[in-house]
Amino acid sequence: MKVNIKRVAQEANVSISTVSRVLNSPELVSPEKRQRVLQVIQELNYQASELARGLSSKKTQTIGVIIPRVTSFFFNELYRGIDVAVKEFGMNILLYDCDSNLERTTHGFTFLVRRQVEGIIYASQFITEELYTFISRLGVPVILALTESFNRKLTAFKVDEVRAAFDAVSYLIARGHHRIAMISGPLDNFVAGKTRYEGYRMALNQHNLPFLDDCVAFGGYRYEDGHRAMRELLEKRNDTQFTALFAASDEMAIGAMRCAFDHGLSVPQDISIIGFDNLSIANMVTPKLTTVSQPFEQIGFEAVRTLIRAISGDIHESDSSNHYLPHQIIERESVASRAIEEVAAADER
Amino acid sequence: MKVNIKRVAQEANVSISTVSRVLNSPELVSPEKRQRVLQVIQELNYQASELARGLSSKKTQTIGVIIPRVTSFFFNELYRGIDVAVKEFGMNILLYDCDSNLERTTHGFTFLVRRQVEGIIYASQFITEELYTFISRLGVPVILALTESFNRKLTAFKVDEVRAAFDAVSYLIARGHHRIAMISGPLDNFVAGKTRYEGYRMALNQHNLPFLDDCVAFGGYRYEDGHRAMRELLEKRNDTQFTALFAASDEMAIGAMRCAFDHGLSVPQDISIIGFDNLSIANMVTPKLTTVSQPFEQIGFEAVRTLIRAISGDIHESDSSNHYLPHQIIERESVASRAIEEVAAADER
DNA sequence: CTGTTAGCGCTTTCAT
DNA sequence: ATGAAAGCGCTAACAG
Repeated sequence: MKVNIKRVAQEANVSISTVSRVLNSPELVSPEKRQRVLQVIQELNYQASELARGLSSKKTQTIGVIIPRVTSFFFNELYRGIDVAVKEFGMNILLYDCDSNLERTTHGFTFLVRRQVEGIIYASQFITEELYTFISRLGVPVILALTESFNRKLTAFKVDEVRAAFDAVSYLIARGHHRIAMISGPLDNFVAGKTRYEGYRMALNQHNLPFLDDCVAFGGYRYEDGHRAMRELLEKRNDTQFTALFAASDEMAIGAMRCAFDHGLSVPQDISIIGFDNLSIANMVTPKLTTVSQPFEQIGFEAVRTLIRAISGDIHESDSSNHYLPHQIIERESVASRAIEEVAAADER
Repeated sequence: MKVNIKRVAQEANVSISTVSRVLNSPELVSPEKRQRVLQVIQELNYQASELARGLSSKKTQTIGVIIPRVTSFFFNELYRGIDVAVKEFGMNILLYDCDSNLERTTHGFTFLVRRQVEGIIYASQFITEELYTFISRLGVPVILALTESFNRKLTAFKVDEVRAAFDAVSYLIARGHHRIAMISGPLDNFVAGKTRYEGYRMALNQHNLPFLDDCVAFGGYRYEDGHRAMRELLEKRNDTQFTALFAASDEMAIGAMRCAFDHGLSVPQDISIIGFDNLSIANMVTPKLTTVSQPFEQIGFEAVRTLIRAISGDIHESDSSNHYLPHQIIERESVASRAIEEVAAADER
């Protein structure tokens, strides 16, 4: 016979409310009965049904997390922060992998809502107007991590992408590089594509460096994309003469590094490379990749903290907006400074 | 007012059973009413509560997955296979990160059972007798992936670790390496530690090669462990004279590779290295890592398939055991063949 | 084809 | 401090 609350109550010779009480507010039960019930629970290996619990109490102690792909490297790092915060607040996680695809994204939201999550952390694609409308009707608070919404009405935690890219390129410029190529993400990606590209152009502009179409290639953030894009860039290098490269992701930076190697070029002696993300692999390649670090863990943590606050009801309107967390340039081995004479000589030509 | 099945029924002027029917077996409802109900559902943006559904029907269409750490690299690859299979069977996933820790592992099982998952895929630590007893009392089928149980009574999908390690080392031997070092996992790890170590010793034995204590170092599978272990190995290399290394994980192999580089040694010219796992990073480092591939995706897929079969009830006792999936050596750039003369000359000494 | 009704396993008043 | 009873939102006979 199945073991449910009723069964436990019978065996312990108490009412089911008493059993419920020892589970939820033991201090309301006499020590003696409490002991007895606990004993029976132990013996029967009773596991209260969270379904029934949630249905009855309207609380599930669970938050939903929507991510683009479990296989995206950054997810690992983000998850750590989410996990820490969730445990700290005694909540649980329901994860949904939306595969970076709109249909699965909306399905993800309903999947979670139907399971009565109390709030949702969304860490996938840019939120368009259409998706925003959809989310508004959900009835549960949603916090964005590593992404943002078209009108910025949804609270978001991320780095200032434009600024971070600007800083990365400026870093290269400060080290004497005046011809800088870029491997960008797709420009129709408003989170990490267009933004990082703009940061690149702004930095060039700021330092009165010319922008060359032939110095930019595009890719989908993966290793192979970086390798292919670099090949395109290298083909025109006789004209462009670039000495440094800014890649919109670590994976692409590493792919580009390999491509350079395949062409007999060495990094950073011949070409300096800076990446973006500071994934753990950035530290595993040789040369170790200099890159822009995103505080993934902190972003996950803050997002959860804010979500929990929103669930508790004390959400201030002023919170609704983008929160920028500090990025940082991690200096490793893939960028070299050019000697002053070298710079001068090259500029003279 | 909240929108539940009752509300939908009222607005559509039908009974709640009719609403329930259009959701679960629409063919039993007249087209006219069906339309009307669907319409209302749409307008009200009604989302059926999966909690109530599961509670009432005893079916949740959900399987639980317990993994050691989301941040473990292999999880990404395994998850892909699980995800594919789960979607194919119209199920859903509840993920639990047990952090490779016993307390959280048991908590994970109860967490999932309380949420009425219909079965569980377990992909974490070795199942001890104690844990086995615990699992047996759970009442839901459990399938193992990438791990196994002390008595092999639980159906498991994995590679034959001993054999795979044996093959890796034999591969090195066949390429003329007679002094082979190993960076092993902890020997009290019965899944990937002791097994791979044994495979190493068996291969040495088989080929009448001496086993040297100074040719083995240990680490916890991570990059840093590999780097440190390699340093230990290198310190004794004057005596041991090893020309090749077998690492029990790709991360450790890459760490070792870097360590060699730091000591002015080049791979594979001075030292050949073979890893284990074939993670995506193995293909991103230079030289690309030769390694033993585990069919993670296939393992995930098969595990789910078998689990679903077990849930449906058609489980054959004969299924309960270890299923070994084929491993494979992926030849890349980190292993060199030694010239015959070189081998002969060295052996003469 | 459709509606009525009795649960599913738990929480939560409301009495006592 | 404890129990009885009314739901929570849904499914699943059962009757018509």
